[in-house]
Amino acid sequence: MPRRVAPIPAAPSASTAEELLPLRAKPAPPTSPREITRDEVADVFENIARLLALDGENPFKVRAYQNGARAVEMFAGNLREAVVGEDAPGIPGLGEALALKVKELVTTGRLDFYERLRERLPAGILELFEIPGLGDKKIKALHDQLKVTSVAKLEEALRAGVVAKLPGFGEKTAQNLLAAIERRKEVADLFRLGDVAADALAVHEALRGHPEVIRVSPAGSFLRRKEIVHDLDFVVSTRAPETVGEFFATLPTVRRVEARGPTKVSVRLASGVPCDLRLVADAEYPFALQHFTGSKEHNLAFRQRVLARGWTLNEYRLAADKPDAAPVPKVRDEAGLYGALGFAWIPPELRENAGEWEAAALAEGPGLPRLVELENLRGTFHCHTTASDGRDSLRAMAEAARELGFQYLGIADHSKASFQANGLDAGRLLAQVAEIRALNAELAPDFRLFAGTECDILKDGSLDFPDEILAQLDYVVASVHASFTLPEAEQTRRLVRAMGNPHVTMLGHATGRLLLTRPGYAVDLAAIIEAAAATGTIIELNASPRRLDLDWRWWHRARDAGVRCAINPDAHRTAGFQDLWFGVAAARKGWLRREDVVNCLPLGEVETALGAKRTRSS
DNA sequence: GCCGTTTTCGGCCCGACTGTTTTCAGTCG
Repeated sequence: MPRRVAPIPAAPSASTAEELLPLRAKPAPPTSPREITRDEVADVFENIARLLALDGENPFKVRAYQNGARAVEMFAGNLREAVVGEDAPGIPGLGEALALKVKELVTTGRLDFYERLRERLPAGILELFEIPGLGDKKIKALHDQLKVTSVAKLEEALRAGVVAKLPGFGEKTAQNLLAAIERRKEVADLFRLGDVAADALAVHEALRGHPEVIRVSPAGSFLRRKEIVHDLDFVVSTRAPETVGEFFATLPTVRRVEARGPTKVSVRLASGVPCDLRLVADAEYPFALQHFTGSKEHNLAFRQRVLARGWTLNEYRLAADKPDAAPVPKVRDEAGLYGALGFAWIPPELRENAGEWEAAALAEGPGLPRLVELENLRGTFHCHTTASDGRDSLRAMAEAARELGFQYLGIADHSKASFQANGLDAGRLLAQVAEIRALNAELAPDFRLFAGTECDILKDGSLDFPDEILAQLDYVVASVHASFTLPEAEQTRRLVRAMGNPHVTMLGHATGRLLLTRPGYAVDLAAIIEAAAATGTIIELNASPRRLDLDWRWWHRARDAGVRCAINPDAHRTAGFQDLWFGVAAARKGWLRREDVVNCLPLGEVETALGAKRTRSS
């Protein structure tokens, strides 16, 4: 049933990053000299593992370094405090040898053992691990037999046809590798929203603090919250463009300056992300911000409407273009610019020329939706604990969720078919349910844990637990974790069958995609949405910035079909809750409102939504 | 390299999938 869409106020509400980011910890201010980060230490261990494997080292030693990388990555405390000093507590999961290496990295910024290992092997060989389908054995074979030492050399060898002739390789393998190299080239200049958000915040924060900056905002695809961006854009208004440009070009996060002029400075950040700054006078600011926020398609449609009035618009001004044109109103901000043309201010997330113009027309339009905001979330589902592959205990997850102001948290650890994730069998699951019930007695009445599972959808669409077990849970997330390569019709039948089970409350990450890494499995999403609507199954919007699945492009349609959304962080540790920011961004981009998102419901109402499917089938 | 109601050696995550193979190796989750 179509629902009435409440128009949003003309003035910008929560549109800027910092207003939407109360959950996300502010990045630490750059210190000098910069302390090595957890992720960098983890990368060193990961690379050591790879180099040792290529060197033919004991595979269990290799794994020890891989485990060490994971342990460091997941470690919640301060690295330096954990390893430096007389009675340093150490890092859980790290033994003596690796703890010493962390200490060396933290105190000197380098690791002698690692440097020497790297000298022994060709510099480009590590990048070969980034090619899916290549592991240490194949890379070693390529290196030893074909002198392949880099991705470029591999491509040469593939095109020369010599790889397919190696023992253990073949025509099909060679084709797959070539395809993987091509795909890698395509995504070389692309970044996930999650990869640039911290940079964007830091740069925004720095610019805002500068005394010569009058107004500043991120722009471009980052402000529109595209799941993939090419670069970061900022627009600043100032009376001193040279001073601000110089300040920007010399920020600690800047690796190098690519171009430098009076109105534009282009840099490459240390993270590899290109970042542009536009400098304008304050009167030009709304035009520049609107122009550089895009999208191109949105702006093209805008220009056509401007031209129809006999006006002209560029990134500096709105002006009369014809002698008989109506006078141009004074524009002070974006709301004024949209208002001048008879439109409500359009949230950046919706600026994709996908119906926002029709909705925003003040005179006759249906009104823009009042988009869901982070503050509307009352809880979330699909979180993991140490019982499966999570890094924090049930209690720690519950307490962190309560800290964030949530009223409830759904626990959905993996089921047994996900063995690699230490999935729970029925016995362990029921023990966890008992643990949750006991903890709830302690947390009531203002907080509640819901006992669930992320139950594997098996190849034939049946579930990894029998109905008698599922019936004892508060809710069930059903997800695909294997058999990605089924033909589309079969994959679709599989998901539809799973959604037909009355215990399946919601469908997890609907396509299984990993952004910039792996396309989703072939599935007919229109049919999935139809089945979700017919069965009353909630569809998850997996908020992990690696997934953002179901994609925002489908949500408008799903909403109109009456499907409800659950914005889930798929959190594997307490810090994972922060990913909800990305989920809300994607939901907004998909035109979702508070009433479309099931985890905006307060405790006392959300239970009904979780139980709705069972109720109607009984 | 890590770990131990198996404590100083000997094991260490299992199964599906793919492609190369005629019975299995490598990769991935």
